[in-house]
Amino acid sequence: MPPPLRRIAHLDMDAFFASVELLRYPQLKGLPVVIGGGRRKVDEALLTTRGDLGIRAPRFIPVADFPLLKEYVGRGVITTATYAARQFGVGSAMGMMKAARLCPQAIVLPVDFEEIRKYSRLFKNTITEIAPLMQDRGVDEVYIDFTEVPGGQREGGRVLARLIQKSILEKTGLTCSVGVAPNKLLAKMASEFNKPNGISVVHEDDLQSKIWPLNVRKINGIGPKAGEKLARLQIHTIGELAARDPAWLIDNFGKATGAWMHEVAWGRDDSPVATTSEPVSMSRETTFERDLHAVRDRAELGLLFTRLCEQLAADLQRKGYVAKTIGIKLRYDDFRSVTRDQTLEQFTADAATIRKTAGLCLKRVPLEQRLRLLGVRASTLVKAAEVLFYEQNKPITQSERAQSAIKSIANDQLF
DNA sequence: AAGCAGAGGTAAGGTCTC
DNA sequence: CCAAGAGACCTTACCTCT
Repeated sequence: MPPPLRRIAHLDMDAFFASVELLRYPQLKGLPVVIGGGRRKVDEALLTTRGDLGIRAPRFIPVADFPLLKEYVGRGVITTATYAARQFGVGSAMGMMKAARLCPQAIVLPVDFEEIRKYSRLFKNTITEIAPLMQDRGVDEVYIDFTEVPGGQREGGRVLARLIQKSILEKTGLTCSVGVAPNKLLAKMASEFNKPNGISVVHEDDLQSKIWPLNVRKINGIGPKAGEKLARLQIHTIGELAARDPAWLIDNFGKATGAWMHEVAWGRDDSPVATTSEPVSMSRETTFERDLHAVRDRAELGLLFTRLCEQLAADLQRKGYVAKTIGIKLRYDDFRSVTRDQTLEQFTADAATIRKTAGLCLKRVPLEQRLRLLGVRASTLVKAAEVLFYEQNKPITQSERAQSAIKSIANDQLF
């Protein structure tokens, strides 16, 4: 019997954040709704404005009331917008102020992370009961390995995709879109083909007809920058990318990226569906309500800085990790950003140690210009319980070997 | 003495994703 | 005049050691 064909699915929940809110507030169906950041402290004052809908939801303040508008939406951005809101040109990652101007009648709801996580767990559990090999890709997305699942090969995976869709709808009341293909790369593209509530099946042979006509930006990993550069080089479709000599791509985009671009343009991707993963870094960052100056707003900045470090320490401790490298990130009022890192002698999850190290990083950065964002990051993470094991088993670095040689020489002279 | 290659680490900046 | 937060990964530079 030949080995079964590799069948990988990508499943994407439809307008997840907005759909979860519509479960609670079905009377919002069809209305322009925007989910995203607002200033919590004024939420209460605005909650009654939608009494006509019988819900505790704020509404965009009339654009004319500029100060109130600014206080409420501040510097937040939109996470998700319903279809009705998108008609006004409002979309994900757009600043709230701009959205308010485009669609002042939109209803604003804050992201309810508790609720989002609850539905995220629910739909993922539903999937693993049917197909156990699943890879997380954020709150609303997963990859699923259909290859060895009973029925996973029928109609190229369509039958199993239908079963999963139906089960998720029954469990959560939410719809999703699924793409099934020979690998994750193509599955991800396929899941976009039939949104919302659709299924799309892609086979190896479909490369020319279904993939090559697409814009390179449809490739997961080619963002605005790479897309623009490719356009400058007269490459717009994936087919045009596939036609280029890999050596030429490497010359233009570097060894790793160039080779990768060639592979993905030919629909090749053998990365596995990874059911587990270890975090690489953890961070906390915040954009201030107004730009702050390191000297003039020193006290306020120091307080914020300390709080970020405390939150980061708490995150590490709660998740059971310790970090060896501490770093900061800051963004100036003109949106340029800089980072500084420092590696410690010992692993830590201690707020005071993080604060002190991050403070040293901050000293190495120009602070004449006003700041709009400050962040603290912990990397080189190890499970707290495995620090001893890590210390004993990590290969001795060359510099440490040299250090110990120096010490032994010193000892020789001493004794 | 000086120079080079290769490995591995650290740091800084940038891109991309949801 | 507007542009979040969190995390993964890549590139480049620079350093040390062999």
